[in-house]
Amino acid sequence: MASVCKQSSNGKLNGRKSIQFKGHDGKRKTLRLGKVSMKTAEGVRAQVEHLLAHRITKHSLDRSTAQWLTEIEPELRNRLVSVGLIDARESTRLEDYCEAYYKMRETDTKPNTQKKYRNALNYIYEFFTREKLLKDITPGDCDEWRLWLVQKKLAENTVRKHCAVAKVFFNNAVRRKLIEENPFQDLKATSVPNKSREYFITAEETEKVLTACPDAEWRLIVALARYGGLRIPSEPYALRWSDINWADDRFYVSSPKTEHHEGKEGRMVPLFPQLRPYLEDCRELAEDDAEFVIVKHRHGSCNLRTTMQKIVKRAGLNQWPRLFQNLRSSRETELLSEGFQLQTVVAWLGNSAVVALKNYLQVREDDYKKATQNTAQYTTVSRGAVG
DNA sequence: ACAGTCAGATTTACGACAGC
DNA sequence: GCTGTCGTAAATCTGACTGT
Repeated sequence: MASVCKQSSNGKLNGRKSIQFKGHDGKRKTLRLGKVSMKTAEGVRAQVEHLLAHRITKHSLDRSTAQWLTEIEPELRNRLVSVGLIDARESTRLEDYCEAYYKMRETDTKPNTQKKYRNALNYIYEFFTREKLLKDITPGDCDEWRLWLVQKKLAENTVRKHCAVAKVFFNNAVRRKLIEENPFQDLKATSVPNKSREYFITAEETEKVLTACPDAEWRLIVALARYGGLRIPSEPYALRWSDINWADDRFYVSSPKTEHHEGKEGRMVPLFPQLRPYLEDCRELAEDDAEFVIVKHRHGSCNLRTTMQKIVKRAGLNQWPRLFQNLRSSRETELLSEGFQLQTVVAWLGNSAVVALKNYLQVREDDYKKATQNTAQYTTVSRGAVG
């Protein structure tokens, strides 16, 4: 049925082998193996015989052939698919599929996203094993996988993130018709807000922090976060001196986080009076031809955290939950309470009203005080109205 | 038209540790 | 003791879909 052929070029044997056989469509097929020993080629030939027999009898594949299929190189498996010996749907291994998809996405995703993919893949491989066949993963297995992540004490948002990645990978498998449905489909993937990590940094606290900063650049970083509402560190790092429009009292902030969305590459932010002096200080100190505003403290690994923690400590304050995000969210909350309109504030901060409400805008202790100080007025009016 | 969700992408934060 | 790095955890965004 199937036979090993020694290939030759220019009339000379070149060590390459192939296996020829008659496919179930009656046509003669060739499976090229490249340079392999006769013994290896014979081994493959035997498996090809089994596969041919399997195709005719429709009996389930014998154990050793099934095992062999999981062990061979993806490349050989692909060739078996293309000569019609096996069905891709029946034989794709989890790892082979995921790695192929990952490789494809390396062309259109940023490094941080690829890291995230890898992160989730590791959990997927660890739980399902790399050899698992794609078709054998059931929705029930996926539920178990999620539970397994929860038991690892991961935060709800992290578990959801891993589920989201799994869904992305398996959606493509569905589109490639390797599986009928996405077994991860029903797992929740939307992130949830975490109000317990909110914190409002008051004007007094901000002043203390600014005083505790080691140099002008650090004061600027803090001022950009607390008064400008910038994302730290990506946005200060992107800031160029050419972005500052001193005359019109505003500056352009490029935003790496949102730049892949049309029209969200950056925004104009006012040179708030609380912010301007710190920027001027740094301009004084900067080289005339300096391109970037932040120079001294821009490290590849962007580890501003360690120093910031020390600054906060030196300022005599307890560290708040989100070192930089809380500064930004305090500013957004404050600008609104100062009377600026929501659409204005979100345009300056570079987020949306929905996101601001979900993740940024806080209810402050001051709000309670303000509300109760006005009690007398309110009660008089409402009593009068209800009458 | 609109509110609620989901999907997909990306950034930020943290703990541990190595090297100076 | 300070800095930078690494692996991993967590948070944020935008845009599209969906049911009403």
